[in-house]
Amino acid sequence: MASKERIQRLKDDTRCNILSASLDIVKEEGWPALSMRKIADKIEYTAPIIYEYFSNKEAILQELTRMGYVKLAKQMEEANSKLSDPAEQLEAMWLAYWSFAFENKELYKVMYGVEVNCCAFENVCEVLKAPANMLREKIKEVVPADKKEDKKYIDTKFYTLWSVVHGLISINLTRQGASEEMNRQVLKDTITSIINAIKDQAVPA
Amino acid sequence: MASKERIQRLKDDTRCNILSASLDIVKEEGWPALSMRKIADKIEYTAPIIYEYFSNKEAILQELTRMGYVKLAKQMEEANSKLSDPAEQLEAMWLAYWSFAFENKELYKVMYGVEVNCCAFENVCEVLKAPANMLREKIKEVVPADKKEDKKYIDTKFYTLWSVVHGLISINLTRQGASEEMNRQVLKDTITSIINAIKDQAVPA
DNA sequence: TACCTTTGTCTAACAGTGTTAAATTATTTT
DNA sequence: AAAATAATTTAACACTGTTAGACAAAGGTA
Repeated sequence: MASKERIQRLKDDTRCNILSASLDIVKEEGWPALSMRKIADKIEYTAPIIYEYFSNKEAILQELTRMGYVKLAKQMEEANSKLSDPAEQLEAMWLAYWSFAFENKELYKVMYGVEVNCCAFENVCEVLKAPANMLREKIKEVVPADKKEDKKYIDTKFYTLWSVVHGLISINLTRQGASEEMNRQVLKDTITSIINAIKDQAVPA
Repeated sequence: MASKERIQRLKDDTRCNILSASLDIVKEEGWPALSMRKIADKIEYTAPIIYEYFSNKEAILQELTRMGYVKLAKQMEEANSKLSDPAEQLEAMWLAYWSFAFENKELYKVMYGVEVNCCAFENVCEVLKAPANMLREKIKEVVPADKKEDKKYIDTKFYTLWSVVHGLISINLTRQGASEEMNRQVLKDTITSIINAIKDQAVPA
């Protein structure tokens, strides 16, 4: 009778092995390199065996995604529990989210649909930098006179604006996104307020 | 002699056809569905012909990416030219960036590495919503009393924070990203200032 | 122990992918 | 018309995810 449980444990083990083997491969070689046969190799089986545990490759990705969300929630919970002031807790939770992303790059990528399709050639081709440069130049115009040559300052402002816009866009492109109205509000409010903040920092004293 | 030019024109045509056929396929069926044979079908050739014009599939993606950046720059330039106040120009440029992303979804995806790996099941599985819900709940705690039940307001704040954090993360994961210092600054400054803005909106009068 | 059934595992195959070399066809040049 | 060049295709290779069928090992039953 106990043998059935032992066998079930072994089955659970292989299921778990498939997942961790997958994650290992992805960590070493990235998502595009993940193949059923490579997973099979790592767990010392042949490929069709995997289909006894997952109905297809997609299901493996889904399970890893699920595990990612569980892990993320746990770390955010932990960050929350270490403080008592709600505002501080909120900030700590976002920082936990941030840390999770960089400590689990591959997990984050599959969770939020971030992928490097090609383009490690950003630094080569000048056209690719044109939009960013235009924005940087314009920010320079808006910025108060004493900051116009502060490259770091301008870069920071650019990054802030880019992040919020790009973030909003990719959320909308990968998930169903928020309502058009909310998008418009978040977008305009944020951009406007950041731009105004940049402007109004002009010698107040 | 003119025949050589005619032939060159034809070659340019096919090159162009390859690119627009690719874009058509992607628009209709998404990036994963783009294959060399499918492109060949559309331009009424066989697959190896494509290699006379592009060294490999990657090169096609790169060229489409390049074209995307050119188009984006042009539209931002246009937005810029329609106004004269730098602050208004800056805002208009960001809005042009935003519009470009949604009018050219597939182009934007390949340009900035946004892809839906799986997970149209966000609405099904509860674990996937846990992190977002935790943050929403915490925002509710921070928000002034009179806004605690304003779901729309809280959602907006959540989206704003999520956008900037997620945007910063995906920029860092797909490109080499900014320096650690700048990341930290943008991240902390933005989060803190938004959170403070939420808090301080408490009945000032 | 001998048989049968069930379970686990693998081999072989299909249809698809990107890519290359060789063969074939069409075009131009002599 | 023959030879040389260019354009295009066919066939193949090594992969991919996935499935059906063969095979072997284990368990239960008589």
